[in-house]
Amino acid sequence: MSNTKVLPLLEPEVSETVAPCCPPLTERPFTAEEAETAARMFKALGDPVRLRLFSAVASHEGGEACVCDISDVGVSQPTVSHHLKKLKDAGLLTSERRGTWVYYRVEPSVLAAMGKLLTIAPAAA
Amino acid sequence: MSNTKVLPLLEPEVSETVAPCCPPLTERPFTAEEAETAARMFKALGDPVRLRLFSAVASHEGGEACVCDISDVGVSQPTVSHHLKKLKDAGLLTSERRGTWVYYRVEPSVLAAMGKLLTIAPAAA
DNA sequence: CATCTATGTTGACATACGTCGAACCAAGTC
DNA sequence: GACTTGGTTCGACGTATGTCAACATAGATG
Repeated sequence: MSNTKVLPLLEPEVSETVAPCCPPLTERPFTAEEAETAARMFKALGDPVRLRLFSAVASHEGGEACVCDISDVGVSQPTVSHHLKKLKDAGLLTSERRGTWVYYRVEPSVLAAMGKLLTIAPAAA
Repeated sequence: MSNTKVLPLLEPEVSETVAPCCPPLTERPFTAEEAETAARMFKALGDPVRLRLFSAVASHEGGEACVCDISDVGVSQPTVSHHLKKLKDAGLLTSERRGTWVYYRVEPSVLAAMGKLLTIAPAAA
């Protein structure tokens, strides 16, 4: 623990947690398992503060943002940290410490997956 | 309160509650107000049971389903009714009684609105 | 090493939420 | 009218959630 850098973490552990989820909501009734998976993602975005944090990160230049850049959402700093952790646990964000600051970035595959869920009619029957 | 019928309620109060919401999450940081609105919808889908019910209705023939057709999700009937009410309050479903049965149908504009929220890059800058 | 700044973690608290059984309402049937 | 079936509402219960203040940790800096 002297010179080991914390950097990359290139393992795709996060992406495989969330990317392959479920068919569009309109295609067929969700199974219990699919519903559990998908609900976890929706739930993570089901809080105004988390939604603002997520949007702040997602819209930030380079697709990533330092906590210090986005923590102005009207709640205390511990609360911000708490919500960022939840978003991370849900697989929506990843974090990385670079020097003094911690940067969060969105997991793009998740947005795509959730977007597909809400597709009206993906394949004309 | 003697002969006033409860029937139609044709006012488009529901649709205007949810349809025009917010820009894509990736476009700019959400305001507090936008976050409130959008979070309400995500929250409604943030429960496995509700997600199954919603999916069941959305995927049902004709875009609508009787409660009796979709209430097999592992919880009691009052709980099903409770969740359907929540989905309705969130503007995701509408209900209508036809004779003995009550039919729920999805509000299509909502799916579209939420789908847009999750768009990665709607307009190439 | 002392110390300062930036984040995360813990513990406590009030509130919201999901769930059920019981009671209730609405239509249809006898 | 009484009984049956479908659905909602009510009241209660346990658990999860959002929030904060206080404390802990990680780097940077002198």
